[in-house]
Amino acid sequence: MSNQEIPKVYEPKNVEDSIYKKWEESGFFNPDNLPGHRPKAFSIAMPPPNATGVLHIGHAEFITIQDLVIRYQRMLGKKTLWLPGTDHAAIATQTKVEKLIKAKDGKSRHDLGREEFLKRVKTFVVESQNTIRNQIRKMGSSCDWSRERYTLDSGLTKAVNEAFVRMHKDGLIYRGNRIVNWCPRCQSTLADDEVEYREQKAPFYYFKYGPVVIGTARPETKFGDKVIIVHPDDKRYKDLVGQELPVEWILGPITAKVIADPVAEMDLGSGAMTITPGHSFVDFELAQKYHLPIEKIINEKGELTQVAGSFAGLDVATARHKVFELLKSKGLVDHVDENYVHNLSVCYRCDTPVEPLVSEQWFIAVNKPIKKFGGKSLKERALAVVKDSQVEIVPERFKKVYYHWLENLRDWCISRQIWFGHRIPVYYRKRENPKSSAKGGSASGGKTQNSKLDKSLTEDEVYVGSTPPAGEGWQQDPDTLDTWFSSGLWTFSTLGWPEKTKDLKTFHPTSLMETGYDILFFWVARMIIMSTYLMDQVPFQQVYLHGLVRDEQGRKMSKSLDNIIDPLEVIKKFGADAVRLSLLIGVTPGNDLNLAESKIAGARNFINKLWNISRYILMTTKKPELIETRPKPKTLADQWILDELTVLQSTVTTHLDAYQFSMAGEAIYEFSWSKFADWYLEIAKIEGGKDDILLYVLQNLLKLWHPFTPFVTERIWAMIDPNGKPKALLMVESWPQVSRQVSSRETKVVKDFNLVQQVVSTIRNLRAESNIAPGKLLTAIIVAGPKVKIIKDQSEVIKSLARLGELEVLVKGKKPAGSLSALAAGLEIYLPVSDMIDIGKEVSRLNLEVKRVKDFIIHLENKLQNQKFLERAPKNIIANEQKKLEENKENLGKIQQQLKSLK
RNA sequence: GGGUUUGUAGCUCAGUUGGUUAGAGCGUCUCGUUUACACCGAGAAGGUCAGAGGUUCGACUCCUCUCAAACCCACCA
Repeated sequence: MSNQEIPKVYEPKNVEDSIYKKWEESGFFNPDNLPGHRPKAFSIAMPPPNATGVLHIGHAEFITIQDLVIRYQRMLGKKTLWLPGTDHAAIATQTKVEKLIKAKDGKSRHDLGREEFLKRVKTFVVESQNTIRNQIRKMGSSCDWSRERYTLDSGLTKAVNEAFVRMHKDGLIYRGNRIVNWCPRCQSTLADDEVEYREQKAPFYYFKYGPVVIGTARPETKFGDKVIIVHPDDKRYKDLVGQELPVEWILGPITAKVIADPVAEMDLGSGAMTITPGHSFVDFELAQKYHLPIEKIINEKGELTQVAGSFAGLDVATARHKVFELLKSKGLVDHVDENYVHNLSVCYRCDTPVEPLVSEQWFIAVNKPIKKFGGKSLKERALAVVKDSQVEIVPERFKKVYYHWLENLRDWCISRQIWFGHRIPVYYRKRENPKSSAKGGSASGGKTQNSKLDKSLTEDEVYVGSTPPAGEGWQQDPDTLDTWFSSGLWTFSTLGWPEKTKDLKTFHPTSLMETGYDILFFWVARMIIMSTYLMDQVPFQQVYLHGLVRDEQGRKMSKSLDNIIDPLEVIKKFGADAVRLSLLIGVTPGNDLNLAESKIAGARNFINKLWNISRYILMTTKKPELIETRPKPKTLADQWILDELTVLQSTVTTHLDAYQFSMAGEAIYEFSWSKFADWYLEIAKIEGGKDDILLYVLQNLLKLWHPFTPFVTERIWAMIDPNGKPKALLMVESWPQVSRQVSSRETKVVKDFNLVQQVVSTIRNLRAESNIAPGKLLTAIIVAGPKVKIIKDQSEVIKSLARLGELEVLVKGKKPAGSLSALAAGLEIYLPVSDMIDIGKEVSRLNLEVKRVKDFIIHLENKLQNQKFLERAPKNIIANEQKKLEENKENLGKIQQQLKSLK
C-alpha cells in the first residue's frame, strides 16, 4: 500500500454507503448466514419507530447502543439477531395524516370516508417507512432487514387478533362501562400517556351541602353527588356517619348518605367531600367500593345529560357558570377561591380539556386472578418477574418506578374510536332466532348484551374471532385497538407467533430490550404483561434504559428553540462513526445526555487520528498483512505496548459485559491516542523493525473499536492483506480473547516504561519552562540510582524523544553547577545549560516544589502517627503510605540539594 | 402532595462495593525540531468534588438535613 493510495484525511461520506452495502450483501445481518458454529443466540427486538416521518437524534441514540451490543455479541460468536421494524402509532399517525389532508385539500377524514382515508394513511406510512429505513442504514445498523416487521402487517395483525381472542376467551378482555379519558373533540378515548397536563388558575368554589361545606372546581358535575365522605377518625362528623341527610341542592332537595373512608383528608377544607363517580377516576373507584350508583352527567359531546334537568344540553363551560349562579341565588355559596391553581388534563393532540367519563369500552383486566398464575393477576405476575430478576433492569433504580406504576395500574382501556389501527375482532348482529345462535361465538356476559355503544348495531349476538363469522348481517366493531396493544406483543409477534416457529424457539425471550426510560410504562411494562401471559415467558432478560438527548444546555430539542441536531445532517458533516461515538462516550445509563456539535467534532477528530495511525502503519510496514499471533517483544516499549493491550482487552470486555459503554470506549480511546500513537509509534520510528507488533496491535484495536465505529474500522481492515486467508469482513471477525491474567512481570514492565515516560516528560517540561528552543539539542545527566540499567538501556529512546545530544546516566550524583534540575519519579535530572538559566526563576520554582513536597510529607506523617489508623487500616494501605512517605522524604532531600547547588 | 435524578475545572461530563497528591474531552495560555495526522505535536494554567452536620482510622464515594436544577406520578375531592 503506497502513500498515494491513502488520503491524509478520512472522508466518511465517500465510503460509508459502500461499506454498508458490502455488509448487507454479505448476508451476515441475518443470523442464519453467520459463519462458524454458534450455539448461543443473542437477540434484540428494535423498538419500532413510529411510521410518522423522520428519525431524530433520540433514535440515533438507541440505534447506536443496540448496534454496538449486537456487533459485540456477533464478534463474541453468538447467533445474533437484531430485528427492525416500524410502529403504525395509531393516533399519532392518524392525526398527522388528518392534518396533512386538511392542509392540502381542506377536507376532514369524514369527508373522505373510512376506506379512502385509510388508503391515504397507507401511502403516507409507506413513504415514511422508506425514509426511516434509509436513516437506520445511515447509522450503520447491522439489523436483519429480511425479518423486518410492521405492527400493522398481516402477520402481526394475526397475532393481535389471536391475542385478543385468547384473552377474551380467558375472561381477561371484557367490554364494560368504566371511566375513561375522553376527548370530546377527537371523539375517542385516550390512553393515559395521551393526556397532558397544563397548569391553570381557576375559581375554586365552596358550597354549603347540608351540614358540611364542600369544595369543587367543577360545579357542573355535581348534579349526581349524593354521598358525603368523611374520615373515620374525624370527630366532627362522627355522629353523622351512616346517616341519610336531607340536603338542599342544585335541582332541589335530595338525600345524602354519609360514609366514612380514609380517602377524605381531615385537614383539607372542611374535611368532608362529595363524590362524582361518573367523572372522576378516584370517585369511580370509591363508588365501586361502596356499590354506589354511577350517573353520567356529561355526555361524549361534552354536554350535560338529562340528569341535569333544565341544564341538559348545555356545554360544560356555560353550565359551570349557570350552576354557580343558581347555587348563589339559593344562598348555598360559602366562598370562592379565585387563586386556585391546578393541573388541567388536556388532549395531547388538540389541547381540548379531557373529560373523564363512563363509557362502554374494551378493557384488559389487570387485577383478575388467573388460574395458571396460581391465582395471581396480570399485574402481580408482571411485578413478580422483575422482583425475582427474571427481567433485570439497568439502571436498577427504575425498578422502583416500575413497581409503583404497576401497583397503581387500573384496567387497561384498549379500544379507540379512531380508524387507523387494528380493528377489534368482534362482530355483532341482531338475533333473529334467539334459540339458534351464540354457538361458535363466545358471547361475553350480560354487560355486552346491553351495549349502548352504537345504536345502529343491535347486538343481540356477539362473536369474537380472528375471522368474520359465517352468516348474514354481521357487523364488525367500528373501533380499533390501542397502539400499545400491538406493540405489547412486539418481541414475539415479530418472530412468528402464534405459529410455533424456529425463530421463536431460538430467539425468545429476547436477550435485551434497549429503550428510553420515558416509555418504561407504556411499552416495557405492557410487553411484560402480554408476554408473561401469552408466551408464559418474559419478553426479554434485560432492560437497558437510556436517557434523553438534549441540547448543550440541557434543554429539550425543539423547533421553536432551533436547537435540533438532525442525525442525517451531522452524519453528512462528521460521519456516522463520529455521531455514534459522541452518543456513547460520557453517557451513563438512565441519565440524559447533553449533546453539542463540538462534541461530535471531537469524535470526528479522534476517528481521523485512528485513520492516521493506520495510515502510518500501513504505509511504513513492508507487508501490511494479518498477524494473528502475539509477536515476540524485543524491547521494553514492545513489552509495554503488548502488555497494555492485554490489559485493555480485558478492561473493555468487562465494561461491555456490564453495559458500561462509555468506560469501554474511553479506555480504547486513551490507549489508541495517548499510548499507542503518542508513545509507541514515536518509539517505533526510533527503534525500527516492529512491523509485526504494529500490525498486531492495530488489528486488535480495530476489533475493539469495531462495535463503536464500524465504518472506519471496516474500511481500514479492508486495507490489510489477509495473508493467505480468504478475505473476511471485520464485522464477523472474532473478539480479542483474553486468555490469561496480567502477570507481575507485566506490571513491572509497565512501571519501568512509565519511568521512561516520566523522564522524557520532565525534560520536556524543563525545556518549555525555560524557553529553550525545541530544536536545540541538549546534554542531560540523570542520576538514576538502582534504576540506572533501565535508563541506560532506554537512552536512545530518551535522547530522541527529549531532544538530547548527549545523555550521561550515573548511579550516584554529581550536581553540575549552573544546571536546570528536576526530579522524575525520584530520579535526579540535570540539564547543564548555565548560559540560559534565570537563577531567580529557578530558585522560586524549586522552592515551590519544596513546599509542595513538605506539605505532603506532613500530611503523611500525621496519618502514620495516628494510632487508630495503624490499628484499623488494612496492612497494605499502611505499607503504601509508609512507602510514599519515604519516597517523598528522599525527594525532598534531593530537591534541597539541587537548590543549594544553584546558589 | 408522593417519588426519582442531578449538583465535581470556564463548558459538557466520567469517577461501580469508602483508602489517587480528584480525571477526560472541549475551551484558554505558551511553544512548535521531528513529513502518519494542524481534524496535529510538546508544555502549562484551572477544582476547599453545592452547603452544613454525622458515621469511619479514612468520605467525591455511606447517612441526615439545607439550598439549587430537572423529571416522573398523583391531583379538577
